[in-house]
Amino acid sequence: MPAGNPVEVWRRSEHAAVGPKPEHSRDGIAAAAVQIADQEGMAAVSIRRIAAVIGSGAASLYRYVKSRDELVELMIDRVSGEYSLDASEGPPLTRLLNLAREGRGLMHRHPWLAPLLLTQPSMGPHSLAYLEHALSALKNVDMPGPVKLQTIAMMTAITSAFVQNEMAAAPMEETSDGGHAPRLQRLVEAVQTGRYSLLAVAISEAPPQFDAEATFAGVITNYLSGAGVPSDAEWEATAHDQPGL
Amino acid sequence: MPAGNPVEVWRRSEHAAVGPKPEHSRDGIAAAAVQIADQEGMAAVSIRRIAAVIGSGAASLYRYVKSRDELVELMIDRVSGEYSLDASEGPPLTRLLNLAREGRGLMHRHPWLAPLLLTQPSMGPHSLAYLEHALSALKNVDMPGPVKLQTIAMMTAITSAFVQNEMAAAPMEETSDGGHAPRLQRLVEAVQTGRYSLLAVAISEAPPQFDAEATFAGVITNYLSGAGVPSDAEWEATAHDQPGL
DNA sequence: CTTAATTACGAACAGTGTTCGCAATTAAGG
DNA sequence: CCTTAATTGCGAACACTGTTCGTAATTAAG
Repeated sequence: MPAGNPVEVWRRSEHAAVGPKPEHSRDGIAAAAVQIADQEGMAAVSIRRIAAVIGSGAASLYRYVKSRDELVELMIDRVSGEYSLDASEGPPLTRLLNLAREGRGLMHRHPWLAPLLLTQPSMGPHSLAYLEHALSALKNVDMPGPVKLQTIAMMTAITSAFVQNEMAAAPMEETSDGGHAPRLQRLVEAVQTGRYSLLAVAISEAPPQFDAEATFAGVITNYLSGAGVPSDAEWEATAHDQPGL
Repeated sequence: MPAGNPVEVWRRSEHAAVGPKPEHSRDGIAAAAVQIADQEGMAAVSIRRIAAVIGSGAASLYRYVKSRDELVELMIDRVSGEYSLDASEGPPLTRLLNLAREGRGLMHRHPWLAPLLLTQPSMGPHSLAYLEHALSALKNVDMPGPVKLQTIAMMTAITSAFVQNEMAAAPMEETSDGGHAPRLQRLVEAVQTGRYSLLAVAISEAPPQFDAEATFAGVITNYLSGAGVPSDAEWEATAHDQPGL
């Protein structure tokens, strides 16, 4: 790892004034990488693999990107472009909740995203546009700017955590390991030792019908309320500038 | 990646009846790995590096562990042993909050932990003991067992997300990349483009005094309440079996 | 004392990210 | 138009990585 912080990709211009025109583009490379990650998981995303997909030599990629981490940054920003950021009106909480819902969908569509969003910062144009949009939802809310940013960051973090929890409990037939049958087997064996008596009764009970979507909405709404975002009712009751203009 | 699910480490006994006694132990290996990760980050934890620390050949480690992933499982369970799970009494919410606080401390002490806890399941003895302890805090709470498990999992997930948010904003002098100065520089450059006007004002405001500990407690308390865990006041008001016996 | 299992490990294999040097290509300057 | 300087594409190589194999040494049981 020779290169510095991966966010520096965005500071270098995509290609110089003189010299031959590049045969590929950052976005094209990111697209190929995303495609591989979607189909075979993040572990399959190697430099040589991407090069093979776009039809070039491996070393050529380093003309577009200075390290693999920068490439990941590109991937994150590319799928962040899938948010539909229509300039909608409405109460802040509802707008943020909708944004979180979209985020959840995104992470389900690209299972590799959730873990990365928690580790990497990501400062690409699409990510910044997302931030800007989330801030616009909080426009007339009485909060210091940095607190707004912190709240938004925490919302996407909780979303990511929730999705990862979902995926850990899901069938996950083809995600590298052979299902989660071994996990269950390990559990019953552990329970049979006698320790973990409470665990024993907890897993013996039948799981109630579980509406993930509703639970998610509850978790997010709950967090936002606690963080100081007014409920829709509170919002409507307040005079907040020109609502219809 | 040849091996199956990493949780299978716990199903194999540590060593066989016949043959020479092993010169090392799983926990010793895990300890070495944790030491390396604490000092130089998770990326520095390689098989050969661990082998060098415990003074053995690289191939020897595969007598104790079938893959690197299993080794990570060992690492997680080892630091999970740092929880102090004293059989305390008290209202469920307070007990869970204290547990989450300890988790936060743990993740600060071992910066590599937070990301892993979100990805890996971890079913080692210490992890299970933690689960059992958390369940004991919810003993007299009216919730289906699986919902309790889900709530606990979500609590540690939120904790992990919170800590990772903390660390992303921290100085992080020595964590591989050279500080987060590039991130700031990238931000101001992006803001200067004119897009992101709301972002511009948000970061221009001075950050208010920020008590991370208090904020964390608020987030966790808020989540737990929303998930159905009674507040301390509600708990005291309820008749819940023998409180002093 | 033999037998069978188990350990430790050097060597090798396939794969990774990354660097180097060189030929080919292009835009600008005279 | 031709030179010059920059830039692109990329094969080859380097330093790693996780993992497997075969072999020699060690041990408990029969």
